[in-house]
Amino acid sequence: MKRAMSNTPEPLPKAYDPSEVETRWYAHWEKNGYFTANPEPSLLPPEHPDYRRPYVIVIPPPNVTGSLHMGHAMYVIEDVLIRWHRMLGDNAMWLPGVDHAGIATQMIVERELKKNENKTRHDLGREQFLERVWKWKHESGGRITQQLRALGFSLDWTRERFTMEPALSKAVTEVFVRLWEEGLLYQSSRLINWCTSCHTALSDLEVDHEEEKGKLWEIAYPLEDGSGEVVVATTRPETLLGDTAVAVHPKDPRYASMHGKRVKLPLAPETRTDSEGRKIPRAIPVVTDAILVDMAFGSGVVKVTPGHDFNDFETGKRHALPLVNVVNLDGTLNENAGAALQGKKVDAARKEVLRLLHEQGLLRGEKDHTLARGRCQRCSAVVEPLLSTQWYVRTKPLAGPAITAVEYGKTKIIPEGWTKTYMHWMTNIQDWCISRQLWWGHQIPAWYAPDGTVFVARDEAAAREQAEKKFGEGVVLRRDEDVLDTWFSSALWPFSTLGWPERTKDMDAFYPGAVLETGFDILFFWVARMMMMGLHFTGEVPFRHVFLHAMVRDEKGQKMSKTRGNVIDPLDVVNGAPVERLPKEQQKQHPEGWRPQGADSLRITLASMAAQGRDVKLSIDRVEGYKAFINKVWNAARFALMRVTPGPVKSIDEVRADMSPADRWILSRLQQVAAEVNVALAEYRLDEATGGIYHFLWDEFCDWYIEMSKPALMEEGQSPAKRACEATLVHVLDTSLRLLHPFCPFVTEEIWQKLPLARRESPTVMKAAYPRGETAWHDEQAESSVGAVMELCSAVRRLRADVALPPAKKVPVRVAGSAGARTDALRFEDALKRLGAIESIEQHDALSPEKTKQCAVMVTTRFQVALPLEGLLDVAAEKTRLQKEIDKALKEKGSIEGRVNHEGFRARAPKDVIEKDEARVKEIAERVERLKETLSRLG
RNA sequence: GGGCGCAUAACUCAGCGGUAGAGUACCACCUUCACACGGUGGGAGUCGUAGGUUCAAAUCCUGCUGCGCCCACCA
Repeated sequence: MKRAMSNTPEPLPKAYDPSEVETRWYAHWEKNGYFTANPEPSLLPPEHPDYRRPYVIVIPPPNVTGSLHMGHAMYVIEDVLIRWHRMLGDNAMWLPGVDHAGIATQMIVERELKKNENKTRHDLGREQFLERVWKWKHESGGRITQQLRALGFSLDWTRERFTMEPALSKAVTEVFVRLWEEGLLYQSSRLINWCTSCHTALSDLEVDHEEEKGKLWEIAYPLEDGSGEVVVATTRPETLLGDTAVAVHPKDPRYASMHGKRVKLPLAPETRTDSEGRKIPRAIPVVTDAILVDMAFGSGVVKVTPGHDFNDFETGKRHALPLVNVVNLDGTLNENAGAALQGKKVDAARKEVLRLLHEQGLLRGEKDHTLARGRCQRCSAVVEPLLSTQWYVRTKPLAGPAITAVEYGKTKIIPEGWTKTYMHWMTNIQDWCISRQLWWGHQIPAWYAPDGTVFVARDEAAAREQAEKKFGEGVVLRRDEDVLDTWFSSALWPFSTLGWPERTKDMDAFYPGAVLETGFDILFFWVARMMMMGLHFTGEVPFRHVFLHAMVRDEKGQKMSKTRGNVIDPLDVVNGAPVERLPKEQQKQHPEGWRPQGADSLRITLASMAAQGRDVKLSIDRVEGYKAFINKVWNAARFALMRVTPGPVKSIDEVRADMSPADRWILSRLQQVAAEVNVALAEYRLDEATGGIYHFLWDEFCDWYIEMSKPALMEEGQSPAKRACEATLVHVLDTSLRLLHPFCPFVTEEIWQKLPLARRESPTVMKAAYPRGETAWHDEQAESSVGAVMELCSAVRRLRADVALPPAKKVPVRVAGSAGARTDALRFEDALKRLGAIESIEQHDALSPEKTKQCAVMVTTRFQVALPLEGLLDVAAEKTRLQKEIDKALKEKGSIEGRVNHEGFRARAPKDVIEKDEARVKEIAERVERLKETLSRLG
């Protein structure tokens, strides 16, 4: 047997093992500074030869609290874009960082404190508690960045930022002060969303509304003059003590006689005081209000509780009603509720109120009712509307430019459908409550004089200066204790991370960013606010594109959450996981646990599922499929490395004249795929990009090119054709690995480093040029030749399978068809024989009757193929098979003909469509003729 | 109450006006010298439903049904 001259020992193991490769390469890349961007080339004028176009992505900062979840694994989209642009030669910079995540982090540290020391943050005091948070941050904050490394993300770690670091805190202060000076910041006392568990105000966005089953109770309020009663309907009887009126519709005839009268408030204590401390009588007025009251709902009478309901708050203002607060900040009732209820939690108080009302015969009814109850996004506790003084950003003036920018396409949102949502929210934007009654966060830079006068300044000294101008020396200042909403600092992230407010080189070179890529769930929280702040403080949009990816869900489409127990840690997919670490559902399906899949497999899986619009339903089976693909690529390379003559190959240009049609075909296909991949990436169609590379490598390169090139590669000696084939093989691998690199950085680097390239332009595939597709290699003739080979080969294989020939049994075949097609196909006679287990190939211009005697026959577009079976042929089965072929072809012909013969079609369809259909009909007709001929000969 | 999205092969999804596709799963055969994480061949869908527009509809329009999401203060 001819042993190929491959004298290299096996250069690669038989199966790809990601774990060792991945850690090795990441460390190497990072150590060599391949992730680090230099601003200088982007500061040059664009016409300068050394100028490099900046391409910047600022990472959506994960929370310091967090460990990695699947949502973070979607950063792979950003890494693909960054690696692609880096290879295109752009000055690519991907900035990492983490967010202090006010409420979330504080909650975690408080929970730990409670668990370990049974203390609250108040036991420690603010200063000591914050020390604990920092300590916690230092201990566990690095974990997530390590996890990001494990996924291969090419982040510029030299630029890592944290929202609470001094430079970024300075930016926060600067923005706060400027907004204040511009009149875009104010304090106001109004109803706010109060989380009774986190003990802080929340913005509207941080309140989730969930439909819940509840009751609607009807309560009688006796008229003060004893002339009867009114019955109100309410879902919140416990706030009854906060009522300062009942309202009816002005046109409701049922209550016309009651206008201007007063009702006695049941259960009310002798003394209730309003928010100003004034005493409120037990009798409250009946007011008429067409806005609040819907005559058709309930009894048509509404109790008005300005202190605990947003609608009633507005109603109270319209009627100058006093405001009585009955709920404390901790969710218990206060003295206004009377001795019987004071100190009780809201839910307990509700039961008690109902009991008391029932006792007094005032409870008139109870109905089932669904209502939307606000709950804290972080802790799910019930949110109470409470009166409180908070800081607000005046958002309308900021929203204007953010709307215009998207309208004029300065920033484009992808998928486009989200633009409408963005516009709608921006247009109806409410002022933003930014103060939080927490400790962990940026403390508000505002100081109060003893009389309450507020001074906003960059630091205490500046505040003091202002204060002393007004109050003279020695005035005592007290700093506002509140901190800012986490999203306030996040809104500045695209420029605070680059050094703003200083004028830095990074700011000049790298702002604005190219694309902001994130989940659509934070479109309002974050994207919208970055748009507002970015435009306001830098005069430019913070990014040109917003690419919103779908949510990662489990394979059943459910949101991943701790309570559902279906959270998947990406590293469990990468490294494998024992069964006990898996979500419950997965435990049943994978009793042995998960096998390691490698970061590349997970990356390409997510990239190919990140198609726009839909949710990403991740299943481990899918990842397995891509792992097989990576292994396939690995083995294709392994084959090449074992078979190619040692030493660098020639460049494909040098050997072009000696190439076979197969070489020219695969190069033609390669350049086309490269071009398509670039288009797909530019359109954020990562699924199309991966699909193109996948099918090229597997279906064309591995299944056909490698097989067709084997005879040439096995040849003894050094023929020009063999050299051309080797050059092509290595070139295609080189180019495909580059194409694949942004998706699968590890395996591509590992293989690429071992390729005997004609020329190695870069020490790492990371920085090798990304293939764009060179049309010079387009070769239609070669594509058609190879098409003939494939067609003939498939025909033989199908024939063999149809007559159930043992795969190893070699047979002679007879082929008829045009001379050209036969020449094209037979040029690869060796490969053909091997792939079809063919003993010999006999050529004919046409198959005469005796040449198909005792043969199984297949008719294709270009060929007629006969397989002599001497006595083995099952005539009946063969007849059935041929008849089936004919029926199938006729069915197709019929459907096309039906269309073609329709007069309207001829009159109106485009010419090329008509021609194509007619050609197809003719082709099928010819095929059917030959099939029928063959069939009739069988008798 | 508004707005958006989705219903295509057993599963997960692509296609979005001109002959129904992929991956996985499935069936049969094959340990052939890159790869059994493999090869070859195969079966599998009246493209949710009812209408409309068009020469032509999975693709455009309308109604309906079923899911999902977002926004909104109905007691």
